Amino acid sequence: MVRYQDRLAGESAKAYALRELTENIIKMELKPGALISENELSRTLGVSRTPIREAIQELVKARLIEVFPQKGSYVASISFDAVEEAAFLRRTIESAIVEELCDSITDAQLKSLYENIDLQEFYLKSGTSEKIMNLDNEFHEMLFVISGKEQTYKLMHSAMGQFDRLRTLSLYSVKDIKIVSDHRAIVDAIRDKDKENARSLMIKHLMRYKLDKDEVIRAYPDYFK
Amino acid sequence: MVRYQDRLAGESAKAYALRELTENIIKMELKPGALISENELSRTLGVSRTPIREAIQELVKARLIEVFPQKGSYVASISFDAVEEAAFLRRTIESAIVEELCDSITDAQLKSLYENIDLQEFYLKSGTSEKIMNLDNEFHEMLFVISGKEQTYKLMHSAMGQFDRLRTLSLYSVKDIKIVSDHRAIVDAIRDKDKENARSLMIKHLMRYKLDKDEVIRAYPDYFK
DNA sequence: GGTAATATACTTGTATACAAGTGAACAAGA
DNA sequence: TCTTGTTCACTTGTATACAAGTATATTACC
Repeated sequence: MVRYQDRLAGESAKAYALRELTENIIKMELKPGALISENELSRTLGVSRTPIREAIQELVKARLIEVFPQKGSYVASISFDAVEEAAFLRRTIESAIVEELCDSITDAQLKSLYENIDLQEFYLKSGTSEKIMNLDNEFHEMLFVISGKEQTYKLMHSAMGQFDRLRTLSLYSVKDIKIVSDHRAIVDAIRDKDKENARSLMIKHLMRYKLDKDEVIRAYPDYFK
Repeated sequence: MVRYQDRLAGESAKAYALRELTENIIKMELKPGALISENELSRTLGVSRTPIREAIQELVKARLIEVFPQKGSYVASISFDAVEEAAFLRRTIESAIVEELCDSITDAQLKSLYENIDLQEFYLKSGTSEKIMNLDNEFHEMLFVISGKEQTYKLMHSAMGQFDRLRTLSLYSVKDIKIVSDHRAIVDAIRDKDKENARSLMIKHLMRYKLDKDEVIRAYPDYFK
């Protein structure tokens, strides 16, 4: 069910609208084809249309919303092309990053990566899948931050909405245990300064979405176009 | 001098404002540190503040404008980090694209690339540097379109503003003749399905900005931060 | 003259009003 | 019954009004 949370302290109206919209689209509470009415959302969230429109325009660029002037704005279908392009973008950039890290990484940075992975393994036994997902996101972001590519991360992240929806729909298909062992193997390769291995392990890791995709397409064909 | 053109037929107010702002920032008519007054721009362009603000928000994401709430919006300095990240992003993606094209390119696509290069060589003798620049942009965009990565192009292109400013400031440093011969060598490598060569030629091609950068930093240190 | 309080003239953020286009419901007429 | 025309309730795009914060200049006071 579509559920809107309260506005955070100090949060701008635009940031609030963007957070709520993104959350509900990513979690598939707002399904492809659903109408996004600026007026209705304005009433629901208690902010004016202006910040709502600003948030919508961000999500248009992420290809999560489509705007038809004078007709309406709708949650976008999951696009085959968009998913494949996002996958290409991600594996291209992240494989280049781990290759670069083989040269530049410090012991302290390696340690922080291993600490994250240890936590992943901890929650593998006792925690929820959501905990793992958060640590997964954090792990990949760390690779960008460590290599001084925060802007690149932001740019790439803005295109990952399609991915996130796939992940929501296939929560139980790709086993968390595989994700975590992938991560450890990647960091091991970086530690050993084995560029070729680091690259290919990252690419293999980021190709696992294909299983999810195939399963989700079968289960929810109507969400795609 | 800052110069604003007329609004095109059928162009939305937002698109108009974005076009004019981008043009003047890229061409260094609006210099780093210059105040962007929403009210003044609103009067100048003859549109209201709303579309102006929407355009500004796009340029904030491109790191060409910085907004300080309740203080003002200013043209951003050319950031060392931003330039290096943009360079990394571009050579990483485009080298992956030419590698992929070695497998997938058709004869018709090869022909269209060579036609573009022939035009470049034609204007090398008789035309202006601006003609070459337009064909240069077109050439790189063609590589994305041919490989079915238009969204990726849009995303990457939005981060290339820093680059464009460097190119404006160093119009005469990197010789057009090198650019054009680079392009031909790259397409030759694609034609020969020589992935390693295509990759390294593209990387070398996209590393030429470093000469410009060093020169521009010396000539206009105040534009950087 | 030096200092502190106070206008005032900006800035962006948000709310609201108006313009213009779309499509569905519905009524009138053949 | 089918078609056509009209109304009406929506939509987004744009313009404008208001709120709130900031920095500067000015004024009053010591």
